[in-house]
Amino acid sequence: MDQRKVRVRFAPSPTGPLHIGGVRTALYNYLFAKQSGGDLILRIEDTDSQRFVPGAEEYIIEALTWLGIRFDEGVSFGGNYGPYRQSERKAIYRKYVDQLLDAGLAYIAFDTPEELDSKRNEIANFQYDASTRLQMRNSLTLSSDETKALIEAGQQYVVRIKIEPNEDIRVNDIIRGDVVINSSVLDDKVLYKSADQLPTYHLANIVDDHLMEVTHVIRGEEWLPSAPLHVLLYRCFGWTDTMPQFAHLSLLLKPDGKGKLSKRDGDRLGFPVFPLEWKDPKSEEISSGYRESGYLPEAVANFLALLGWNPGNDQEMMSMNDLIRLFDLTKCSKSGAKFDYEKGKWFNHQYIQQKSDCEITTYFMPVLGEHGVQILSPTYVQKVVGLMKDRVNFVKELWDVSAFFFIAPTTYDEKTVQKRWKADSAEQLGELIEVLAVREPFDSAGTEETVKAWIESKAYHLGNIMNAVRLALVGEGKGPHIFDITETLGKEETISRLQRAIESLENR
RNA sequence: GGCCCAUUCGUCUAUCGGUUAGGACGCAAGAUUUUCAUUCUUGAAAGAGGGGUUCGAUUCCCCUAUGGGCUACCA
Repeated sequence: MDQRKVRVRFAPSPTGPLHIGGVRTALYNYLFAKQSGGDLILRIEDTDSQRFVPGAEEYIIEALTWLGIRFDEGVSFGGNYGPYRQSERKAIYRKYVDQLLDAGLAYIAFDTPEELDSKRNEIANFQYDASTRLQMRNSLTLSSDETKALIEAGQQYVVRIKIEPNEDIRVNDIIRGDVVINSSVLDDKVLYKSADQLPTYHLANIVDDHLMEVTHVIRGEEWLPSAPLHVLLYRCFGWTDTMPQFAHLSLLLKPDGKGKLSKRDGDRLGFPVFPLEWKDPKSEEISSGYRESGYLPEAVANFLALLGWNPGNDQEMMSMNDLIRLFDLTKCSKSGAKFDYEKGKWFNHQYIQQKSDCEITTYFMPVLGEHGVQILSPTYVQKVVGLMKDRVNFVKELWDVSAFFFIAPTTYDEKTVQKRWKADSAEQLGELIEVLAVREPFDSAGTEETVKAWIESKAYHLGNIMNAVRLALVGEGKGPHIFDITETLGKEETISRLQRAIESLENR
């Protein structure tokens, strides 16, 4: 029926860093657009001049770019439907407000915020609607001359939509089906604000979606209650034929307790709720980001995509292309999803394993630098990465588990010493040094064969020797296969570590 | 308070009237191993409650409860 090219938009407000829930909304829009061969638009909804935060717009673009979400048009991407920043579309909105006013579908209201406040205090459940609008100061209760005079006198006013009561408004939602709300419970929402001479979200949204030929509105559930108002606005303008289809996404909830996921939860539970690190320009407060915490963008996208959607089978690991192919709005869950940070870590672990040692090495090099390790051959680091990456969830953790590859132990874990350093360990390791000294090449398998043959010939206890060697090489009772360590370390370093352990542990 | 949306293991979820209610994370146990991990195997773990409809309800309807959202000259 609708043969128009699919066009969707992500339309954040630049009021701070992009929340992870917003990231998911952007992702779903992207997946939907790409699978239909459509366009994704980035529109900045900065109609609230009070809440504007410098840097937020740049942050949003950088964050989504990091995640691999590509826009076809919009702020910083260009396009033929601009401008894409609502603050730059003032004149356009004014035109449409006047159209509504002329048609008698909206009216001018002079009530001050103070007057409205006192009205709300005075009457429980006060609502500016058909039942109350005739008691207020507006162009419906004032004569047209009075109205004109007030405007000319510079009196501030807002424009409100005039909602006819007692009509069931049907919103067809792709995820939820029909949602019906009676117009009597809707209030005469402000469409145009006097404070900053800008439209409110409701008006700007409808005008822009129409002008930008948006076909599907995919947004958070918090918009569902105002969706009927939006439907009404499409009617007022006579745009019902091209009204976009709606899809209201369930929200991301706190991992524990109640309510939607907030920045505080991240601080409290120790995980980021923002894609990128953010420094608040006013308070200078820093909020952690997924990128800085060591997440791979593919892992974040995969994890987020599955919070509230699934392909209908057991598949969990999906590349961006898989997601584009499989995504289905009708399969999005209707109920909110508690944010499961542990699962996010698991995804990151999976993606680290999936990446080549070479790629992980490039991520690990800077971490080594931070720990003062320099002048290392990437080949050596890559070898370590190959040995250790299956034990970590984050690239950063690679340092925790593999520091001994870069810094020889000078102290030895006391508990391990008690358990693993036997009376004859020094003597045996001394002999082992001689065995190793003549072993050539120093590869893992070959060295293992030699050492095991020696142990057997001497009838030594395998475990005792190996654990003592581990203690000498690592400094504690952990780590990968011993001979992978010796091969990586090389003969010289291996022998030197054995020697140092003998000296240090015998003279305690 | 009013309105709207939702409700399957602790968590994310599959199931489109008939299933031993499946998978994943996390958790527990076991196996492997010279250690710690990884890995593998196994296990515990769910239809909010009450009414209907039906030969039969997790699935459809209603009520209750609970959770979530909205209720600004914010988005």
